[in-house]
Amino acid sequence: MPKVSDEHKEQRIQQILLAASEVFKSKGYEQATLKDIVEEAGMSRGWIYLYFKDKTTIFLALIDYLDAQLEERISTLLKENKGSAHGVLISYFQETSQSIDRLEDSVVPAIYEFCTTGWREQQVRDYFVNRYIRVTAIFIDVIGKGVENGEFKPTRSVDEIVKYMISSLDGIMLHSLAFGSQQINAVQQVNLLINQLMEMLSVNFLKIMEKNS
Amino acid sequence: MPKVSDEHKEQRIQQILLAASEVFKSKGYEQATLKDIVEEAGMSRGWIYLYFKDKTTIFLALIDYLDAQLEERISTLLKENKGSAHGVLISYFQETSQSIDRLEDSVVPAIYEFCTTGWREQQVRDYFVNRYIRVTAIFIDVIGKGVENGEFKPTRSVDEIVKYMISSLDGIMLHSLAFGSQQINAVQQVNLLINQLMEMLSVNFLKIMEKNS
DNA sequence: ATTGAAAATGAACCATATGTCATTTATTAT
DNA sequence: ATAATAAATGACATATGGTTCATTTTCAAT
Repeated sequence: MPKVSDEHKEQRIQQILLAASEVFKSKGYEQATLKDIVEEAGMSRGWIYLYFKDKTTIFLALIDYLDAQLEERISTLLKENKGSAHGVLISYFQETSQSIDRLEDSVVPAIYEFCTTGWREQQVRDYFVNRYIRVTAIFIDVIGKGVENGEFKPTRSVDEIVKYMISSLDGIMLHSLAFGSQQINAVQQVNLLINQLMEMLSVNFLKIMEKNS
Repeated sequence: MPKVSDEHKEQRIQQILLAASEVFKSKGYEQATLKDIVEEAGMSRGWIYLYFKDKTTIFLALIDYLDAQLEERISTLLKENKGSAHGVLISYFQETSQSIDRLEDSVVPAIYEFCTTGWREQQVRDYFVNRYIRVTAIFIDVIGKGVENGEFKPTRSVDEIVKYMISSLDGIMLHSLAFGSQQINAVQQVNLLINQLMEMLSVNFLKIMEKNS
């Protein structure tokens, strides 16, 4: 006779992830302790071990959750833009550009921290390689759609373009964090990146205009 | 009657920095403790406090030292390339490209870690803003020389170009670290970045060829 | 050689996080 | 209502790092 339902258990996990998210936002990854998370959740010390083995496990679960949101967001954008890959990319970059100023209040810094502190552990490495493939796949898919419907005629492999795009974007975000978005002129940099990207994709604006009308 | 000379003191500091550098290379920033550094230096626990207040101070001194090396390297490259800014940039990127595979054995990961963990502290923030200005200045200077002698005719402000360049480069390095240089195809990405850069600088190859001959 | 002050030592203390586990609480089936 | 069992608690044991400081060592001036 189990005492609580699976649903209840699921809720508990959500509760932990929510608390963890808050703690990671305000303290970053390394500085955050299980103690903090437990306190934020308003529960007792040993309790959390019933659900999560350690901080790493909690964090990876949180990233999974956020990545699922990204995937969903892109799919929403695809609908909003009536299947225009160009529209999706522009919207996505617009949102990203705006989010840079609020970077400090998000979990993003903790993610960068996690990368830079955790890459020595095999478990983390494996997870991240997997994640990289998953995230690049999302954008490769979007651009692939754009190629199919004639919006883009890439001058190099889509894989290469996507990899370059997210490297640069992460670089800009990292610099925003370390040096301040004003200092590095983040918005300008993102615009520059979009230009470069569109150049490499050889956007067919005629096609896009006729699609919009 | 002071017991040892200033020179001796300077040597001590070098000794600590060397030990610290080794520790930061192998353990990264957060995982490194003053205990580790003291042990690596083969000295006793409390000793280090006579020279450095805390880990942060040691690390900043180490970065200063490395930055001075970069500055020197660029100045050497300028001589080697007989004042050709284009040559300097190509050489520099070549070296960077090669160093990416050895990233894990360098202090670079610790620096990224330091950025991502330390940006909340005002002291660190201030230091990094300063450092950013210093490092960008080095490249602005190089490209500026290239503009003066007709190698480059930039299509946008040199400041913007340099900022974009180092953001992207750091993004590529960060991704190399997190996902592996093979996985992200780092060399290809650096090449792509060089192309973008040369595009923005509108390189006058005729001028460069006649300078070389 | 002696002496005195700075340099270096390392034991000890403090603080803090992790993780375990015996105990208590809550819930559901009977 | 009661029993049985899972969930939750929180004290405690363990470990580890930072920091202090009384003591010892070293070196240069005398």
